[in-house]
Amino acid sequence: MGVDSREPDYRALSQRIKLLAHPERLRILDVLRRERECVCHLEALLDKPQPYVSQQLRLLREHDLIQDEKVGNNVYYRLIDAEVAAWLEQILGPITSEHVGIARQKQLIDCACPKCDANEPEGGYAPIVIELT
Amino acid sequence: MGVDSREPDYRALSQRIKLLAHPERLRILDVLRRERECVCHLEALLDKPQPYVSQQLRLLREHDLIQDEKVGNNVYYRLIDAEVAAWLEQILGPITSEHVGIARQKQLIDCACPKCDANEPEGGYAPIVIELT
DNA sequence: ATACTATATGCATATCTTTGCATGTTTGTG
DNA sequence: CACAAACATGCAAAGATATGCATATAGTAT
Repeated sequence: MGVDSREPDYRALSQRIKLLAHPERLRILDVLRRERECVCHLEALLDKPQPYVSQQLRLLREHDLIQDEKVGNNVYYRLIDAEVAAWLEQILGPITSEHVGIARQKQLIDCACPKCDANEPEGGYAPIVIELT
Repeated sequence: MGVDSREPDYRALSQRIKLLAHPERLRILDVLRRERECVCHLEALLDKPQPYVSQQLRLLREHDLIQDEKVGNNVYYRLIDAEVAAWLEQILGPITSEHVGIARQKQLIDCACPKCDANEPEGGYAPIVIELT
């Protein structure tokens, strides 16, 4: 049943690759493969206007690379695509343990989001775990 | 010396990723990571006009992903970028041993290039060997 | 030389992507 | 309810990329 296609679907693959072929999106994905982040943090990280960031997130979300999660007034995103996670691991290297969250990296001192408040769960959020293909 | 940049160069990487983010170029690279092929074969494989194929090859060549090699009237291309070879391995999977060259795949019966003639060296051309990063 | 074959190049047009910005929606708060 | 904060959406202008096609070049053979 189905086509005996041992040929890769170059069209579909190249469509997905295009999502990484953009400096800001690649950067966003590099962050979101490590831990979930809210839009306000990504906005600070990229140093771009908020609608700009939301648009890139929309694109990634509409292609099911990332998933949103509303927490009160904030929205957290995380990577959910295992294949893309594996691509990122090859392209950007493995996730280092010395990684420091955006809030500490960029000194978001006056950020009121739960992650910057004491609202963050003890020991931080559960790490993102994706089975690599 | 130099910047202590543990940050990946997202701009440069995304530029390189763009080269794969195109169905015909991805297909070309998938062939050229296996064995060297002449333009006439790639033209037959993609079923696109020759200038179209040459233009994609030029782009890949100008970014040093592939290298040309003139043999008489024909030009052979092969993949020479190890990092991209590793990406392709992750994205398209490992190179299978059941691979059949384009000439046999597409029945290029009237192709006069050396590879289709008996001019091909005994046992075929040496396989392309690239050290994966 | 002449003509032929394989491939490359240049350029115009069409098409998709990116980016900026105004406005909309949702949730929380007084 | 009114208002503020965080984020999403829609749309248009600018920019980049893709494609088609005419023509150029470089080897080969006659």
